[in-house]
Amino acid sequence: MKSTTLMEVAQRAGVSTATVARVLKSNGYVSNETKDRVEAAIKATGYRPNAVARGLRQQRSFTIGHMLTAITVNPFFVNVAHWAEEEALEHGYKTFLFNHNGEADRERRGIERFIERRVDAVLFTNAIAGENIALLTEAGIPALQLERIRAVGVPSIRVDNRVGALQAMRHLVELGHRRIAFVGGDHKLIHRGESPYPSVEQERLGAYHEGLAAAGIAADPDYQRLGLYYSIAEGGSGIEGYRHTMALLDLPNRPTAIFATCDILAAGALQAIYERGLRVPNDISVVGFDDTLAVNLTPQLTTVAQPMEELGRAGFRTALAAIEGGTCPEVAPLPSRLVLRRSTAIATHTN
Amino acid sequence: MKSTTLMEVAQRAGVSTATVARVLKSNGYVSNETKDRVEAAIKATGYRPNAVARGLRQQRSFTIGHMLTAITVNPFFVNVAHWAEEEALEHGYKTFLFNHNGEADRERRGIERFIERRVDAVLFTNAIAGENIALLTEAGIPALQLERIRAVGVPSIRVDNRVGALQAMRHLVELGHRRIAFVGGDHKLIHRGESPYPSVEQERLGAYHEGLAAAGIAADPDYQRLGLYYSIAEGGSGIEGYRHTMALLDLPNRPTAIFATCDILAAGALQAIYERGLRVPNDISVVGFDDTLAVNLTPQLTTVAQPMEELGRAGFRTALAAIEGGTCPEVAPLPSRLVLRRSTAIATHTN
DNA sequence: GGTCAACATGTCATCGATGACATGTGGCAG
DNA sequence: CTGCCACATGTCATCGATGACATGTTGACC
Repeated sequence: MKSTTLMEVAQRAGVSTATVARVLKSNGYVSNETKDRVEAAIKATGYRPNAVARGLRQQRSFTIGHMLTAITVNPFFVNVAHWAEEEALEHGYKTFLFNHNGEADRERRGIERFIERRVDAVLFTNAIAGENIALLTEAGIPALQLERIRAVGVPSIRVDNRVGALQAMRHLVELGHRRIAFVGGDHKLIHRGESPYPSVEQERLGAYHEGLAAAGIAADPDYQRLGLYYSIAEGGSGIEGYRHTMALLDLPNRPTAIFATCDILAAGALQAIYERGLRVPNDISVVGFDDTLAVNLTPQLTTVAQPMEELGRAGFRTALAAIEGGTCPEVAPLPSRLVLRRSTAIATHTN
Repeated sequence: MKSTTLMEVAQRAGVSTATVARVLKSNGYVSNETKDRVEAAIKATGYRPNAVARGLRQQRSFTIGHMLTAITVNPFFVNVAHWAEEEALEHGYKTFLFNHNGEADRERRGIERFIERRVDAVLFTNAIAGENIALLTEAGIPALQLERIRAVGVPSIRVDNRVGALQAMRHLVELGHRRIAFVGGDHKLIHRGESPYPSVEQERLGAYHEGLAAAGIAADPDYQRLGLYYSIAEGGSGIEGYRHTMALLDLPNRPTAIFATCDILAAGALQAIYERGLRVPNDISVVGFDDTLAVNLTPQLTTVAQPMEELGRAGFRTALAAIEGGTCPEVAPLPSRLVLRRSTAIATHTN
């Protein structure tokens, strides 16, 4: 049952293993005649190089680790992971995924597994604890953070949340909305530690305020609802967005538009609005974030798309550069952008 | 940069590598004194065993491959893969994913990569070509098919689609529905090859007809819409379900309930119904399948849940049994079951 | 006091690929 | 005719863990 080895191919072709290696790598001198014989032997035996042995010898596993959260809940992570994997494949690499579900302890165990398997680098889409990442640095394994802002002392590839969020705000304002609510992640709730850089949550909230200010609209604290995006323990539905929206709809002066900074939150918002017998976008406009669930919701969601493919691809490419070059090159933030669909319309009514 | 080796730990503790190995495996005789010394050395160096070297030596990589499709489109696959991975972790294994996107050529390349990396087994959630899978058999790597019915000569863990689908039909009938439409996958379109076993599509369609018959309802061919679940090329939205539903709503005698055999199709159905100004479940009831998007749709979808966690877990366990035992044990089909939410109601109107 | 078993630890070949190095040929320039 | 280089192929240590096997030390029992 054991698969063919280089040695067996060599014996069958009547040459040494070195010669077979030369043929496989097509470097060094090999006569056409032996080359043909070796290739015939390879074909006949169905030989496939053993990546495990190669990894041991070359001290390089051609494998990277990818840490993420909530893979069963938030398609954002699946997409980023998928595109990083695609890029990895094109470079002869494979990816190991690890889902830490937001638990620091699981993250540590995942990193330990990565180290044991001698991954050449680790991508983090949503890193938790700096001390966990230190394990990697000690082992000399480059780490890279995606999407999230440099929060735990690791180089990162950021997404520019501001551009897209500002486009969304401008879009709503142009449609005549002035009572615009914000439903998003709570910086304090989501990040314990301090960081010199603004979090994704702060960036999105900041753009909301910037958008209001640019339109000369005073911010109403009642319209600003912060919390979790979703609770993995609760199955990860948009229940948070549902609750926030219910509260917003109960306001004496309810908003005419809701900017939810996650499609999952927006999904909950749509459910609340539907239950109240209101229609989107006729009665109330909704904008989401991420462009994950958007096309499958009713109505299809106008949302700020994150560059998931580019994030994943650039993530792997940068990790590879770190593996080969020793240092992690800087990458400019990738822009987010508004995608128009069917959940926004002109603000016609007053209440 | 290089991480600590067994040898280094041994030198630091002043013992041989064999002794360190004994301490790590806690088998064989080791005096308490040396054991303490070795453990101290392990701690001091932060030693972590090299799984690549172990894999080479033991002729076992403690890695399995998981082939699937449409990972960015259909959360079903993500869930199955996630739970298989969870189970794998608990047994010291890691999973490599490969997304073949429905292309036989990609599937072959993926399998080649798996073989090169010497995975100990391969799980298929949606296998395509038998000749690809033969590559594994030749290499002596056990293969196992999940969800799909034994279609390509590999042992499989099936889902009993019939139970859940019958529950759904009974549920609709009990609510007074008699004009029940079916929107689902087309067996002929999805499977080219022949198989002695009914496909998932045939099973679901069969249960639909069985449900109708049990209620004494004559099947109306206009109510039966078959096609693809989604097109990956088109971004994978529920557009197919949308189109089918539009056609159903255009019928002179439109159905009062729709049974869509995929939540993605159901999502498209909800969009179509909404656009026509009808309400779910008041005007028309919808039942989905899979329980993937269900909680995030508006209204939350009554759907036939697939046992994704159990499928993934049982999948890995069975693969492990095949790895260790040489043969793949039979596993009884896992039941699907109806989950009641908010998209079904009593059939009140006549048109 | 000799024998045997339990205890304690060390040596070394092995897994398969790789690449530095060694060896060996032929031809052409000087 | 010598020297050198392009060409062609082979040998072998190495990567790190593992486990079969060898060696060596007690202590207890007959």
